[in-house]
Formats: sequence, structure tokens, C-alpha cells
Amino acid sequence: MSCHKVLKEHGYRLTPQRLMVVDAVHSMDRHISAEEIFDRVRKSYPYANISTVYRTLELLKELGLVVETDFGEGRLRYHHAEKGHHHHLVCRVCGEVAELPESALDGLQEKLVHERGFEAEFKHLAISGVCSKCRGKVRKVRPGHPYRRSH
Amino acid sequence: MSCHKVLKEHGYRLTPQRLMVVDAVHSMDRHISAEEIFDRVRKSYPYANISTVYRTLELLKELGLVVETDFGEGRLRYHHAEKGHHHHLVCRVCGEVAELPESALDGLQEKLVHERGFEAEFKHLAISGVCSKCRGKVRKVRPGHPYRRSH
DNA sequence: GATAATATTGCAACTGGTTGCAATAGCGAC
DNA sequence: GTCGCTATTGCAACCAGTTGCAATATTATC
Repeated sequence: MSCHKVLKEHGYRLTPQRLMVVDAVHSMDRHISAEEIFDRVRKSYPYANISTVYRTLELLKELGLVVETDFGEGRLRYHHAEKGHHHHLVCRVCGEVAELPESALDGLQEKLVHERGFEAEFKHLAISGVCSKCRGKVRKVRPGHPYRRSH
Repeated sequence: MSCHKVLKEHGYRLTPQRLMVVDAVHSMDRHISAEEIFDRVRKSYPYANISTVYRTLELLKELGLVVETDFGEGRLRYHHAEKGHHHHLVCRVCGEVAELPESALDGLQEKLVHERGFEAEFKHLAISGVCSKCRGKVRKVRPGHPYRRSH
């Protein structure tokens, strides 16, 4: 179902700003940050405000239209929900990000329900650790993290 | 082992500011925030700076002396490592926070190693969901979240 | 106890993100 | 097409946390 339709059906107004944010998220293949979305929006409408971008992302997230993921780089990233729900395995050595199907946490989820009566809601987790290629390779040069903070 | 000793053994200086931060974390039974630590430190030394608190917490965390947990309230909280490593089950309805032993994630960890060769490092996770008491109780009044953001 | 090397601090400016409020604009009703 | 209601925006100020840099203070050595 289209994002426009979902927004409309929930009684939200289809403002140009919102549509531009939706467009930016959909046009990006990889996970996009709020700042990147803002840059794209500003190309069409230079008077746009970053807080509108944040508010729109919050809304789209609540409606289940976009998915928010924290890769541990100090900012959040988004992708459109049509790509499906999944978690991520983030290697802290080489920075590789692998997808992990949602079902991988089914076991843990059932365990928590049975043992504790707790209904866990795992939302697009980014699990940090060391990938298969990097395990055992000590002190290897890091080729660069896709989303690493620069400083 | 005492925090003073560990700091010293690693070649770090035992400055009054550091000792006050260590003291604040140790004197608090529940999970304490950086701001709360800062308030305590300022009582002994009014010229203290919040960035020193953050830098000290970062250091203590790296040395494994304190544990950092994100309860999803917009700020991080700390407790001293002697309390042991564990995860948390945070109920998004009533706000109750229950402890979950580290071993609860052993199954998932092994699964990731076997299936993906990925060595996950789960660090004091706060798992959001609905607790046993709140499951089924729809639209119950929330008695208050221990660490909920006020706004 | 004084000296020197340098780790640490305080400061100010910055980051990503949030929020209260007045002004604006989308949309349904006419 | 105009009107009015109110959702939404832009703004500015704020929040938690980080960082570069000059000044300061801890510690080892004498």
C-alpha cells in the first residue's frame, strides 16, 4: 500500500514536506539518515526545516511505513518498510553489516514468554559483534565502516 | 577489586573529579544518569564540569568498572559493575524493569555463531515489551515509569 | 619538597534530536 | 471558489552528549 494512501486514511495531511520526506526514504536504497533526507528535501524546497523531517520520520515510523535502525554511530537511519523487517549484524572490526531475518529471534522471544511471561518487541535490532571473516584475525587493518562517525 | 586500584594499575591519574564520579556511581543503588552524577559531584565541588563526568564514565565503562544501559528514555544510565552483568526487560505499559540474567541470551549467541559465524557481543540490553501483569490488560492506567522522560 | 612531562580538566562550540508556540496552510463543508 | 477549523510548519530554544584546545594539576623522578 502506498504511503500517501496510509497517511490519508489515518487523517494526516499530505503536505509537500511530508511527501518529500517519503520520497527521499523511498528513493534511497541503503539506510538513509535524517540529515541526508533533509539535504534531499532542501534541493526541492530550500526553506524546509530539519525539525519537520524529524517529526515526519516519527510519524512514518508510528504508521509502520518506515523502519528506524540504530547502527551505533550516533545517529539513526531509516529505510522504507516494504524492504521487510529484519535485524542487523554489525561487525565492529570491519564494519560489515549483514541482515538477520526477524525469525532469528523467535526462539528468544518464546523463551521470554514461557519463562517470564514477557512479550518482547524486538524492533530492527543492530547486534554488535565480530563477523566470521574477522574472528581470529587479530589487529587487522579496518577497511572502513559504511556508517562510521568521522572525527 | 577497587576502582581506584584498577585506574591506577592502568596508568590513569586519580583526580578528585574521577574519584567523585566513581563515588557517585557506587553510592547509588539504582541506575544513575550522568546528570544525577553531575549533581552529586557538584555538591562537593561546585566548579566541576559535565564533560568531565561524561569522559570519566566513558573511561570507567572501557575499564569494565561501570555498566551503561539504555532504557530508551533519551539518556543513558550507569551502575557499578560489581552488581554483575545482566539485561533488562522493560515493560512499555507499566514501566516495570525486571532483570534478565546474561545467560538468557546464550542460546541466541550460540545460534548466531553456528549459523552465521558471528560472535555477538550483547552488552546490557534493555529489551522493550509487555510484562506478564500487563499482557491482556488493555488501556490500563500507567502507574508511572521509573525512568520515563517527562514532557 | 621542587621539577618536568603529560594526562586531565574546563571551556566553548558543536552534534543529533526534541519541543513549545505563534504563524501558516491543507482540507472538508458550503 | 471561499471559509473556517485545526493540523502542520518554521523558528528558536532546549536536551544529552562529544570534541578541540589551551590551561591546569597529577605523578614520577630527582
